[in-house]
Order: sequence, then structure tokens, then C-alpha cells
Amino acid sequence: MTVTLADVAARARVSPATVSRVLNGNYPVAASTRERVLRAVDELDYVLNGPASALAAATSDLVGILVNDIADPFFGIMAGAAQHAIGEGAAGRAGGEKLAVVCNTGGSPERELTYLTLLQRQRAAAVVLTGGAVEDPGHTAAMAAKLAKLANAGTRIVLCGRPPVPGDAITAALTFDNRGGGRRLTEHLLTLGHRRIGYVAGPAERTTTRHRLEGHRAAMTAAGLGGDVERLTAHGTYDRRSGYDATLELLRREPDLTAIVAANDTVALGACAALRERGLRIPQDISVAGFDDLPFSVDVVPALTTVRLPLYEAGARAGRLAMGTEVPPPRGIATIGGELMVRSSTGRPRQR
Amino acid sequence: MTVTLADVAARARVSPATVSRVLNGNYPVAASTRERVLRAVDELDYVLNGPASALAAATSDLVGILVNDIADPFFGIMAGAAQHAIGEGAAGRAGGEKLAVVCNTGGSPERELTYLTLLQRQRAAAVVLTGGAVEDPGHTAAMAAKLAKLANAGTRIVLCGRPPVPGDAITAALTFDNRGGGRRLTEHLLTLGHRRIGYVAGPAERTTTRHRLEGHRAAMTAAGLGGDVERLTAHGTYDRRSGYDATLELLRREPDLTAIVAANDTVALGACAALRERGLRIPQDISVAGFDDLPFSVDVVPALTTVRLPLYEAGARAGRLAMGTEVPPPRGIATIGGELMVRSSTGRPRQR
DNA sequence: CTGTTAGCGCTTTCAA
DNA sequence: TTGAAAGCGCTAACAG
Repeated sequence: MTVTLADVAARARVSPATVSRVLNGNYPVAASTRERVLRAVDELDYVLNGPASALAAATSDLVGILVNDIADPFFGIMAGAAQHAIGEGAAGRAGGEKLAVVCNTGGSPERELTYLTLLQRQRAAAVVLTGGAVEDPGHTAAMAAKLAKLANAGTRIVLCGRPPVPGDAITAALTFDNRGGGRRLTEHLLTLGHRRIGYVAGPAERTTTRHRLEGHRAAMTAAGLGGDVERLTAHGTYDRRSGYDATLELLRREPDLTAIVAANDTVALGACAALRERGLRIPQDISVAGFDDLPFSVDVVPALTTVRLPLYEAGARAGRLAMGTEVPPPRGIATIGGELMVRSSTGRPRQR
Repeated sequence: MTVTLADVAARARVSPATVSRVLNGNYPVAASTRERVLRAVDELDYVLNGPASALAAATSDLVGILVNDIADPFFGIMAGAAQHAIGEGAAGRAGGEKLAVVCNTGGSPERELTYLTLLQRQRAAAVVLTGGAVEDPGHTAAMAAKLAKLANAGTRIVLCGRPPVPGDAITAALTFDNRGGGRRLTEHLLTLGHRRIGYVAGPAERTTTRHRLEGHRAAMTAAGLGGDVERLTAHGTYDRRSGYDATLELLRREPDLTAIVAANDTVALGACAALRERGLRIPQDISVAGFDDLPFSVDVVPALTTVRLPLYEAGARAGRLAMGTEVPPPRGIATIGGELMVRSSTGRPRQR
């Protein structure tokens, strides 16, 4: 009932091997023969059987892109760019189409591992891991082991926006300079004259969270304000609700805050909402800053001061790396810097 | 080198068939035998070969979720919910883990078809299509044909936020009442006293665009304002930039606009930015309304009046439908209503 | 440049 | 309840 390669071969009056060759385009075939085969494929409306081909070739055309939260544009932009780069890359030779798919871990270590196993089962050609990693010794070890196995089976591993992991399993790691960005952002506030700065951090166990916070702390400490940092930091998740709640908590701990730095733009938006409800004007009464520079950040009122990360470019590069169409950076690691975007949500602190 | 099912069988001193049976859990196996097999799997760190299993069983555990724009939370929320529902659904029996993956078409009909072919190759267990469809006769026909083939091969097809298509290929269609929502939104403005209302629409060929616009027109026509609608409508894409540009264009055509309705919240945000640059206050000088009620919409200033769509719930339901764990609605079609959320971006028009 | 021949690793009747 | 054996549809040597 379902059309197989053998049917096409029969119709084109060639051997199955020849049909396979024209379909994969990786072997010399006479033009006239190819023509005939292609016609037969069309007439029979033949669709290659992926599993069969993957089984025989011991590799598939699946490329997995893991994200922590698919509803967050931070990941959506990177994933979309990677997927686009992977789709484009295949546009050339016939049959080279890769199936780039994104898998949503929801930030759960278990699901991350599960997806990796599922991808391993499918004999994925490559895997791209985006965003911060969870820093739990057990999970880190399990991930290292799993990645080693994947790499060992021929799967390319690319990290995007995630710190490199030890071992030689990784093809390439594109990591964001979260620390540097965090530091420059706080320095900007310090320069404006702020001294009591609250920090709404992400989940404590995430590398992204830790690095951004470390940057903030480094700036505070350099300004002789290191003692207060602990008390003025509140952890949450990377969503608006978290920014809202944490801001109220911070205000409770220190009502005289003159600025709030948020783990990312979404959190900053929640922080702004909380401040406004408290009757505080931004930036006259209190300054707010975010991180990432998501598309909406320039449009909100007041426009958000933040650190721009070239998410699209990084994702696209990760996609090319996964395809093998771009040579990995030296030692496999590239650090991508962020750019401080000063806008209207930050200003001089109010004289009191 | 790589561990196969046969290795596990040897180690557990049973036949390969038995191992397969305990792994798939769909066949009676003695408890002690199962125990032994599971232990062997663990000891050997065995990972099932997906392609081989898919080839033999003529079906895979892949479920594809197609989205128009993965960087847009509208799709991210639905896709995340669907993926979650699919992951959860498998938590029960062993081996039932489905690999739910999202594919980003970028709104391109060709890529949509390409992804469907790729999924067809993989013998996907199900496909979920989210968001508006492109209304081009050629593409509609090609899609219908492709979906019919997929369904014929045993792939379940679920539509989420997309109008049902004729034929019996579809397992279920969850469609949003875009028309009703659009109508109520404009009626709200009309009730406030607005008469010159601009409409920033999405891409002309998208069903979502057409339905929302039809709702708007119905309300305008009912109010005796139908004549002007054409002139006061500008088409664009579903992003902020488009909202920004179209708003300026609309203002050019009709400087006395008292309200602008946007195709979605993101576009509304861009519209707000343009209006503000023009020195117009919202809502004192001009009202603005969006659609979807994305998470940020309640936080922007002024908070956006919009139509809330239960994106998460719809996505989760689509996921369950794709898994076959929820019975399809009568005739396979369910219409999901939107809720008018009146917030601060709309108000009475200024007296002039 | 093209055909022949073995499998790839798993599932699934059919027997036992 | 378990085993034996026959493929699933394709690719990749190896000849020719």
C-alpha cells in the first residue's frame, strides 16, 4: 500500500541502490538516470521512510534544540534563528533537509535529560542546548555522561548561551558574557549616584542567574557597597510574576531603594508594575533596569535600560555550528558580549 | 560497540522478543523476567534505537507541533502547553514517552509543507498545527492533500487556533472565536463614543487576520460606520514594527483618529510607541486596543485593553487530543471564545 | 556509472 | 508466558 523505494526503482527501471543515490545526492549518477528516477518519485508521490533510512545509515536528519521556556522570547528568538539557519543550510543538496525541532524542558533537569535520551534514541545528528544550565552536582554529572554518549554516537553538541562543560564532548560553546553585562549595568547605576540598589535574581541554581548576579556584586563591591548585596537580593523565576513579588519583598526589606536591577526584561516589567502600584514613579522615584533587550523593551514606558544580547545572531551561529557549516571557534569556545542600552527607566536618584 | 536489544536479551538470558515486550509494556511478562530484563537494561545502559523500532512498528513516537513564529509568545504558550500535555500523558506506561517537538514555519507556506513532509518521513504519531492558516487556493489544496496522506498513514492531526479544514483527515480542530472577539472589542470602543477607529491588521492572507478584521467590520457596519473601514485599515505583519509603521500610515490618512485597534498585543505595543512619538496621550488623546492578552499586556503602561484567549488551556487540550487521551469534541470541532479585558488603554474620545 | 547483496535493530505473528 | 523467525525499507560495501 505505501510506496517504497523499490517501487520507485521498478518504475524507473533501475536498482534500489540507484534511487537511494539520487535521493541522497551524495554519489555520481548519470543525469538521464537521475531524471528518470525523479520523475518516478513524483509520479508515485514517494516519501522516503525516515526510520528505515536512519536505521541503515546509523544516523538521522533530526536536530534537537533544547530550550528552558518556549514561551519566553529569549529562547524563542535563539531557537527560531537556529532553526532557520539549519533549514537554510540544507537548501543546497537534495535530501539534505534536516528536521530542526525545538524541545521545551520547562527548566526541569529531568526533562532535559529525558529529551536528550529521546534524541539519542532517534540518533539525532546534532543537539543545541540553549540558555543557562542547572548547577546541581548530580545533574551536571548526569548531563556530562549523557552528552559524552551522544557525542560518542556521532551527535554534534552545541551550547548557545550556556557556559562550556569540561570534556571533549562539545562541538562548540557560544557563551554570553553575563557577568560583564551585569557588572556594566550596575556600574551605570552607580555612576548615576545610586547606592541602595535592589537585585531581583533568577532561580539560584541557574548559571545565568549566578553570572549576572556575580557581575552585579563585583560592581557593588568595587564601589564599597558589597556588604549590603546579600540583603538586597531576592531570588525568583524568570517571569513577570516573580519580578512583581520580589520587588515588593525588596521594598519591605529596604524602603529607601533608589534602583532595582532585574534578572531579565520580563522580570523588570513585573518590577515596574509593582513599583507603580506602590505609587513610585520610574525613574524619578526609583530606577529600573533589565537584561536581554527583548523586542518589547524599547516600547514599554518608560523604555527599559538593559543589556542587549545578540540572541538572533547567536542562535543562527549555533545552528550553523550544528550543521557543520561553520568552523568552531578556537578551542570550541566563543564569548559573546552584551551591549549596555541606556534608556529612560534609569536616572539620577532623588535627593532626599 | 553500541548496545543492542540482543545484548540485553543475552545478559538477561531471555529472547530479544521478551525484552521488546517488557520495554513496550504492552504484553504480559512474568514479573521476575521483567525484573531481570530491566536490570540488564540498566547495567548495560541500553538505549532503544528509535529508527529501528519505528521501522519495525511502522510508527514513531514523534509528535510535531507547527508554529508560525516561535519568538512570539502567542505560539510559545500554546506550544509549551501542548508539549507539556504530551510529556505528561506518557508518564504512565513505560516506553510511552513521546518526543514532542516544535517546528517553526516562520509563517511560510513552503516551510509548513516541508515540515509536514519531514514529519511524514519520520512516520510521526501526531501533528498539531497552531495559529492562523494561509489562505491561498494552491496552498490550501496542497495542505489538504498532505494532511490526508498523513492521516492515512495513521498520523493524528490536531488544529489549534486554526479553522477546521474540509475532509475527514483532521482528528480535531480547536478554533478561536476571533470574529466574535474582534466584534466585541470594537463594540466596546463604539460604546465609549468612538467613531473614527483605525485598524492595524495582520498579513492579509492569514485566516486569523481575516476573522478578527471581519469582527471589527461587522461592529462598524452595525454602527453605520461601514463606509470608512476600508480606508482606515492598514495591513502588516504580527510584530511591533508593523504596528509602529501602520499606525503612522493610518494617522496620515486620517489625523482625527480617536482609537486604534491592533491585530494583536504586540502590534498594539508598536502602535502605542508611534502614537507617543507623535505626542499623543493614551487614552486621553487616542485609545488603543490589542488582542490575545499576552502576559506583558497587563504590565505595560497604560495596561492594554484586549481580548483574552485561553492559549495555555487550548494548547494543553490540543496536546491531549494529539495523544489520544482526550475524546474529540462533537464533529471534531470546538470553538473557544475570547474574553474582553477592558483596561486603561481605552477611554472616551476627546471632545473636539 | 550501476547492480547485487547483506545487513541495520527492532517488532510481531506463530508455535511451543 | 516465552522463543524462533521473518521481515520493516533503506544504505553501503563490493563487484562489474
